[in-house]
Amino acid sequence: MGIIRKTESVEILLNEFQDTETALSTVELIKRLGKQINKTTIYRVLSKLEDDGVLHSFLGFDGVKRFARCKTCSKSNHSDVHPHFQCVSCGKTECLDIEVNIPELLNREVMFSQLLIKGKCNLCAV
Amino acid sequence: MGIIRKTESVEILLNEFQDTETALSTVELIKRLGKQINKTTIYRVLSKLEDDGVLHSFLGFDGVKRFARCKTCSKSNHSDVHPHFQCVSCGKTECLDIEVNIPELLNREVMFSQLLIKGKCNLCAV
DNA sequence: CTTATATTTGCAACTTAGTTGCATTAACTA
DNA sequence: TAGTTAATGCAACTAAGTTGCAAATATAAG
Ligand SMILES: [Mn+2]
Ligand SMILES: [Mn+2]
Ligand SMILES: [Zn+2]
Ligand SMILES: [Zn+2]
Repeated sequence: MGIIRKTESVEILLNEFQDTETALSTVELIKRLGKQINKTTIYRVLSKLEDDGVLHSFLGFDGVKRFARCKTCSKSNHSDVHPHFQCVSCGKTECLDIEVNIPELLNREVMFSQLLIKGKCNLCAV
Repeated sequence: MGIIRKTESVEILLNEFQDTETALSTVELIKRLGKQINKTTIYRVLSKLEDDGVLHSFLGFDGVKRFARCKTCSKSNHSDVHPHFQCVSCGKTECLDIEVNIPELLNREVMFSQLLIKGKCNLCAV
């Protein structure tokens, strides 16, 4: 079930994802917006934005959910599948605009895959 | 800090990983062994076995930690990096003996990567 | 502009994976 | 066999995420 009304919470949250390919964790958003929006609402709005194809989500190495803007998705067509990169130094997590081809697996039906890369981002690498 | 003494808990847990490439979640192991071994001990022994290079771990799509036997690792050399497959029907999670090459990322230093594939396993596929 | 209705929100209480401190027990060594 | 130290069990805790419900608010009709 997606978003029906353009509330303040929705606008504040959408704003956080403007002009960035960076993924934001729920923990981060609650820390940042917890005084303006209740954490339950934050979880609910994020989940609705994901249903609508506005955001996509994945789990970081710490098991915490992260959200990032979708580029080419809609409510009916969620096709935003790409690797994610998490920096061990600054913690920044980014979407990567690259294709990774998954090899065929005999006897198995592949439905979805996620690649998570750990390392040092462009700012933190030596 | 790895394992120093061969206790009953260690043997029971090691036994669960015999003769299988299947990964077992902490939740599964606690459900299965919770009457013989305290859950705290289960977590602690698993972590030590990982330090020793006997097991390796990763997070499933549900965010729950899973462990599986290492093939070629030791305390000093943890080189067991491979994709994992999680079945949406039966929940079974397996290590995949395939190589996936990660493309170079300019300006970034790649330290580690994990590929998690969701689908239907050989038994559950049509 | 006012009202009716359905959606959204905040709050408190809850669930669950995982961790910690500490006293007790058990494995190994001498 | 006794002493040392690692390992265990227990209870209490942490933290991410969820749920039920009453109060608030966006939206559309009148
Ligand atoms: Mn992304
Ligand atoms: Mn594996
Ligand atoms: Zn960085
Ligand atoms: Zn299966």
